Amino acid sequence: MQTYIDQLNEAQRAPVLQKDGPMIVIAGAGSGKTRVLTLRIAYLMHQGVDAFNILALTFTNKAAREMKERIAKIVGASEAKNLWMGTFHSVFARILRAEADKLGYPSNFTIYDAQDSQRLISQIIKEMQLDRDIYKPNQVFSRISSYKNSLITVKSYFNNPELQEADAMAKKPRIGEIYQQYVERCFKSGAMDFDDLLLKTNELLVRFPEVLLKYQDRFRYILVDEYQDTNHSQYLIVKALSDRFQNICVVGDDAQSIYAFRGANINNILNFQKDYQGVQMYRLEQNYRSSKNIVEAANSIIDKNQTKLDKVVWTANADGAKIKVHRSITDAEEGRFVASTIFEEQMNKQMKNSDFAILYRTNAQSRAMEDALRKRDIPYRIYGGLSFYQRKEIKDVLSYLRLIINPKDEEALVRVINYPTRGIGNTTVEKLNIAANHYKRSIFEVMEHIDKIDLKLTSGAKNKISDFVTMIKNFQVMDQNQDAYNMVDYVVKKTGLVQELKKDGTPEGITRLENIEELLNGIKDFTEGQKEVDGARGSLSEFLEDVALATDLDNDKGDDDRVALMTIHLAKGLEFPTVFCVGMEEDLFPSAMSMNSRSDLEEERRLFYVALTRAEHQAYLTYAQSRYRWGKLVDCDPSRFIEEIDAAYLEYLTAPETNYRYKSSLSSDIFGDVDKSKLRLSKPLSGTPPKWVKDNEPEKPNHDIRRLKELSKAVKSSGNRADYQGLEVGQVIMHERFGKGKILNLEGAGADKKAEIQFEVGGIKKLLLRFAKLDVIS
DNA sequence: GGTGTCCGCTCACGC
DNA sequence: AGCGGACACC
Repeated sequence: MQTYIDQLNEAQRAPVLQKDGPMIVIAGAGSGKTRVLTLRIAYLMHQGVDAFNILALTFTNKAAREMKERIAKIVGASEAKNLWMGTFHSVFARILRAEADKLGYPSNFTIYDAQDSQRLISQIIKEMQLDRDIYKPNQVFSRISSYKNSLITVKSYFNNPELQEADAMAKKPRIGEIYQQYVERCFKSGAMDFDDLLLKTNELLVRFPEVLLKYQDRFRYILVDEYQDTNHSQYLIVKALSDRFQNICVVGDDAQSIYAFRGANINNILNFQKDYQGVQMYRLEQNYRSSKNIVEAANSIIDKNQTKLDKVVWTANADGAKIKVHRSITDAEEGRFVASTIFEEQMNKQMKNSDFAILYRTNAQSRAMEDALRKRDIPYRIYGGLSFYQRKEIKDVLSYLRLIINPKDEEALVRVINYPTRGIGNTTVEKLNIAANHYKRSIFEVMEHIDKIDLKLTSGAKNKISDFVTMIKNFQVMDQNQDAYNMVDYVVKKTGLVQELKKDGTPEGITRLENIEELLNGIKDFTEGQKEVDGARGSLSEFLEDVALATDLDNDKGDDDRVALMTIHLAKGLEFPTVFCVGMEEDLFPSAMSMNSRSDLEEERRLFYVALTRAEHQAYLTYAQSRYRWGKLVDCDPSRFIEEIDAAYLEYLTAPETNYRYKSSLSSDIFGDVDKSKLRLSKPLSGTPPKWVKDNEPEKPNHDIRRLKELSKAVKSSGNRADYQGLEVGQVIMHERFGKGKILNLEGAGADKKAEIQFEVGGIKKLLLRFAKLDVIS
């Protein structure tokens, strides 16, 4: 144990050694936060804390699994096994299953994914005969989701005139009714959506004090990772559970708070010290991951944000290469650049595919990258996006499985009742639905008793219905003693799913068949794995629980050598030797929707900070001048975030300011002739670590950083920065990178206005003024 | 009741 | 560009 502790730096050691009481660890990017969490848990156990009394909430199941493995190596596998570790959603789903009866739910409740929720909301909107253009299902869904995350139940919604007024003002006065319907239908289906897992946990803890007491007593030591991304609902759960013993340790980085859109509240971390008495605050500021260049470039970005905690991330690592910036004409060309760079780097530096990550703002951007990688035969893996489990054929299989476990699950039922077609069409389902509502039973229950109810169905239809019921019931019997693999293997054949795809014969059909095979392989792995777990037998319901809350990342074994493609959000917590941040364009990143408010823009900036700090040795920022969006070719401007990085840390592979038509005349001579050292604003920070400040003492200003800030401010907003529309021929200007020059000519208008400038060094260049940062000297 | 075709929407990030 | 839903036709 001691050897592990000795390996920590001073800042890391302190939170590991403090056993009791509330504490917050502000952990900069790459500062060894996981190590601290891991060792803190191991050390708690070493000091005699029972593993059963420790709860650790992580951001992904994968993170939990890895942490558990590392702890197992220190304290032994048999002890580590008893730790409660996982995401909020998976941990509390488990607790909710145990306590479900108290809330009137079956313990085998289904977990609806976003797709299920949206389909249901869509259905409700249709039934209420509302205009789908006004009540857009996904908008309504996100509204309902945000209510739930703020613990606004249907009841409190209707008690709150302000909320109702807000929705009425947005021309959606009937949101409340949809919300009510939605909640009732979920309940009737024995289903919880993702937000319910947190909302219902809160309900459980508030309504049943003895349950709260039980879990408070059980979880005497609570640790929360990525605390900056908790929402109100999660905040309250943590608060309630830790209230009795106050042994709460939260870890996070306000600079990496990027989940506001799903209700994350950055104030949870900013205000933690006010929530508990005698909070100890620790800061991890030494970055072990990235080169100095990357760390300092990242600092220069996050510096632009107003809302943040005091923190100075520094590194003792080598300077490393500059961040390379590349412009291309189209998104396809951007893809080609990335693919060929990966190819070359592999050749030159003996790098593996898995040393590279391509990060983007939106999933839709993956296509151009995929195409280019495929042409170069570079193996890659896409994370997220339309995940494997969301594909149609997989959801079909899963829906059968869900129906076996929970026959009340109506989203599953409606999906598979007539697929493959078995003569139970819309009309029949409609009749069943009406009867179900009338008798206040589930559709499946009505189907079970179809002989005793007169629904004016033909005898043929009745037979088909009872055949279907019999089939599902047979599956249920089989599920009592078969493992998930045998079940699914049987189900896909018996239901006719496989035959359906086989007879299809199209390439798509074959792919779908392969996907089902892939699913079966996955289930095989799962059941084998589960059989080694205490008290598990690899059953269907265990498998479904796993699937419902799995992320794409969780299933990555990381054993194959592929380039990783993912959104920046998914990349949080990961690191790669080389990172490509693609699509660095206005309206894309920062997203067009973020430009209306400072706080949204600051979140985008944090996102960019996250992206850049994933890189260990080399980062690339690439952008295209045009790209396909919504099937249309649109023009793009470079992202403001590129300019926000201190130019000292950048290396332009292509001339940024020029229109590409001039590329041929400029690209070759533009770099060699500029003395960059003269243009630097200030030398980069030395490797001296800033002083570590203890406890709650206010951070002393760091002089180096402050000087740098002031300097850069002085130069950048020197008061001479002319609005480029006001420039005149003959003026002498200073350009950030090219130095002093004289305006020879002006042409174009508005955003396309260009200046021809004679530079003292580097000759005549034509610059697009929109991009060129010019300070007027005289 | 099943099947084919056209239309219109969406691409913000995810447990 | 690609998908799901609506509608028309078999």
